[in-house]
Amino acid sequence: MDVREEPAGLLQAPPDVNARNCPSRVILEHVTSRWGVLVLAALIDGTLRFSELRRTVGGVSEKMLAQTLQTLERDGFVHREAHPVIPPRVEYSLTPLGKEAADQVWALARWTEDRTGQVIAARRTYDEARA
Amino acid sequence: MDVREEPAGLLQAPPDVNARNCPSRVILEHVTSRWGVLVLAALIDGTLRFSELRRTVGGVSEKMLAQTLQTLERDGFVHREAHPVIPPRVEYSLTPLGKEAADQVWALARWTEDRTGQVIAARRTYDEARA
DNA sequence: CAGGATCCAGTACGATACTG
DNA sequence: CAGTATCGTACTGGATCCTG
Repeated sequence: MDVREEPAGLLQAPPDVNARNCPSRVILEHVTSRWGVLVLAALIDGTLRFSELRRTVGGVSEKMLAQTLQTLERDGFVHREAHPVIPPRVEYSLTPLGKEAADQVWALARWTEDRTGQVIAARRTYDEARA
Repeated sequence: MDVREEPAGLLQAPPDVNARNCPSRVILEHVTSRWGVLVLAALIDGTLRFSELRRTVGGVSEKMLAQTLQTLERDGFVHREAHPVIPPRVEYSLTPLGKEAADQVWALARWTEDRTGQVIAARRTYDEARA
């Protein structure tokens, strides 16, 4: 028996191929994806334009940024506002739902940073043990 | 100016290629990886054997489970205990560090499940808007 | 400026077969 | 049982070029 209330679908995957069609897993993968995490974190402070995001989230290509933003917008995490001016001006911000996700993801990111030293040390121990 | 204290390294990536060598990002990717999340969540309840994990985390292949466990063990999140008996018996559990990570990841997973309906609805709205 | 389209390399992943 | 080894594929993600 499981004391914890099972999410019924997240851990116990459907019988089909790769469980990719389990809705909650897919959403979780969007939120925890490589760039999804960083984009959400970057938008916590407020609205940012495409190029600002690109500078804030270092290392992201245009393609992946656009793709990540579309996914997050479609899932209802990010609000996109395009101003019909020339040159184009598009602003991205978090929806209330996105803010909730971003807060959690950001907490995890901060936690990870704080423990980086511990993890590095653990790795050295691990590596030395089998050298 | 940024009100929030910057993690200095997580968002602002190093100038080199793809920022993959930023230590905290790599760790974050391990923890938030597709199977990493689910393995951590599965171990919250306590110790599990390899085959038990394979059944608990539905859809994971032997290869990916072994690989994920090794990564998490090396990072110091998972403790591996091999009993020298025949047939082999290997038990996996969370370290204190891993428990902290698992709790956060699990909270995020639960949150995602709770909001799945909202996200599906957002997607419909989004899709209909451009149909 | 904000992105779409295209091409291509690397890798993540799964299926299968095999071992101590 | 608990993996490792090998293989083949599908997808990720970056570089580059192009457009309104």
